[in-house]
Amino acid sequence: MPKNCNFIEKLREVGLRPTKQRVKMCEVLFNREKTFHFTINDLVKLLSEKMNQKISLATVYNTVHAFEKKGYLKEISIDSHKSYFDTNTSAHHHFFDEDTHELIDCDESDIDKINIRKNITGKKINSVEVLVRVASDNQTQK
Amino acid sequence: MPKNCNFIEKLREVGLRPTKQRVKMCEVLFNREKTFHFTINDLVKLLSEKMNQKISLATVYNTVHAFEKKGYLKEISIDSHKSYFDTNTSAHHHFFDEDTHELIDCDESDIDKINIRKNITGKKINSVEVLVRVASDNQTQK
DNA sequence: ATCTACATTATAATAATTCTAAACTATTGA
DNA sequence: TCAATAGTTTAGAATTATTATAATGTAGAT
Ligand SMILES: [Mn+2]
Ligand SMILES: [Mn+2]
Ligand SMILES: [Zn+2]
Ligand SMILES: [Zn+2]
Repeated sequence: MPKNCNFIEKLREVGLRPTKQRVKMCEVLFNREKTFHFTINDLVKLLSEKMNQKISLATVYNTVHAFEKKGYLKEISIDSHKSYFDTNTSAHHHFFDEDTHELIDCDESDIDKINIRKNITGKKINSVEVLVRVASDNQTQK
Repeated sequence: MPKNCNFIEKLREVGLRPTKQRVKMCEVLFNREKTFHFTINDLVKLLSEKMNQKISLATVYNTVHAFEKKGYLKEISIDSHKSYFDTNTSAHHHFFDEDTHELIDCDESDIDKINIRKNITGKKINSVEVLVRVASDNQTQK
């Protein structure tokens, strides 16, 4: 668990200026054991409440999209009404908990490799991702 | 290819009043050979241009959601910025063409049955769906 | 220390969706 | 048949998420 990692370096490497705001965002996003799934609002709340970093909403949007473009973050579509982001930028599968609206990553080993038999002329496959929707089991019990 | 199907009956059966607007929408949505994937805007445009049915946007939203609740339509999440709907309400897989933003259904036979090894305590699986993103092949050709 | 390009900010603008409340209509049953 | 009623459509306002604008601030270079 590396505390103040060298995010300044990391940002420089991809050509983003290591501003105070971006470094703080890196700490919130990447100083973690596990993949982090979040919405813009989650992130704003974390920054202001846990990190005491006042930051404008526009900057959070801009910076998240800058990180996305540079390959630090990936946008996930599970709900057409909200944007989720993911610190795991590889193509991977998810469980989505419909009760809590939480995303959980699947390990490679959790799902067999998907075999696509159909192919679409002139098109190549960019990614294959599975979404497993789960919900509480006890509501159907008598 | 049934022309003016009995949508009035169909609507009554699930407890929706067969108003002029709903019947027209049924014709647009369900009088088809194949699955139809659309956005609210697609639908409004079809209704006004092809069917000559002036209809308020609020009614299209309300009616699409009424249909969704009754199981006639299903909402699909491929893009967090837009809502797509599907006349195929079963859990099924899709190709998404990133060039044209078109959805294409997968047949059962196109993808092997997905085997999920992980299970989440207290949660049951509601659906397992695969999204295959495809894009034009020729841009990577030299 | 100064310069310059890039970033942040508050705020305004836009776009998608939902709400509101009035007008309308399909159904019921007197 | 025809009013009563419950549900529906509508225009327009409101809300929410997101993006644009333009002024101010700052990191990195010289
Ligand atoms: Mn986005
Ligand atoms: Mn919806
Ligand atoms: Zn993930
Ligand atoms: Zn479909």
